[in-house]
Amino acid sequence: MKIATYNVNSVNARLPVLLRWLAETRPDVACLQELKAVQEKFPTEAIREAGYHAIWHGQKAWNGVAILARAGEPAETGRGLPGDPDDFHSRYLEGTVGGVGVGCLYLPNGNPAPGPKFDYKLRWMDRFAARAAELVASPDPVVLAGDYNVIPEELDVYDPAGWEADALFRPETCEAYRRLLAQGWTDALRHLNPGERVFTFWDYTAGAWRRNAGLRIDHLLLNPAAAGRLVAAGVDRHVRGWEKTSDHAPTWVELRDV
DNA sequence: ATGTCTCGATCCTCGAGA
Repeated sequence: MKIATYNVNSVNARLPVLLRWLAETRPDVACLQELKAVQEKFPTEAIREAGYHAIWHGQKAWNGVAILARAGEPAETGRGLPGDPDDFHSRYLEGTVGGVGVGCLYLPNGNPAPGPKFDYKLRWMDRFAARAAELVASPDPVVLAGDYNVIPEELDVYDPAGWEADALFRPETCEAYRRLLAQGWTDALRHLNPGERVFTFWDYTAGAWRRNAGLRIDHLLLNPAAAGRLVAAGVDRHVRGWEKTSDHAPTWVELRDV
């Protein structure tokens, strides 16, 4: 089973790119972030014609997450994270597909830091970690896939010194990510590419793509049951070079016998 | 290189967010 995550940066503005990528790579499951569409503006018909069933959680202008699956509609197991009744952002959706648990997340950016947005990010990470702790010991494979807005380590950013004050790379952010992994999660892309620079995001500005000034911020975390089945992980880097493309590239894992 | 992109409100341009 191939499971992908892709921050599309507006599902409607990016629809041609999304459909082209789905047709080309045929993931079994695709987690999408930054739909930037209200619930009723999700392109249900086009997704269906592309061969995918979907659940999604939209929001006006910002955020929004979806889980697409070829085999059938994901059985939803969660929408939003508990722990903050004032949090109305559409950033977390969870379901099962063919016996595999899939969490799709769009973790808050957190800039500018320090400040209320950074505080929200760290609180959100705590709430997410609480849910992850419930999932990690599942006997079934679980994959937590999404735009984490976390640069895990220096290797994952083209200019570590230039990013040290950024919410994506501040010590509190990196420590929260390490605590999450310490529950027993495997960062699939890093696990299969130790010591290598692998980027998933290149800013639109300053010729970042041309200069390969990238970040690795899109992650797929695997619980032990999933990690035992991991056979491949990669980034569909070429998609970042397409016309009218997202600033993120699709990132994926392949699990054996699922 | 205050650089690019999207959405939404208001108006046909700008601010917010990323």
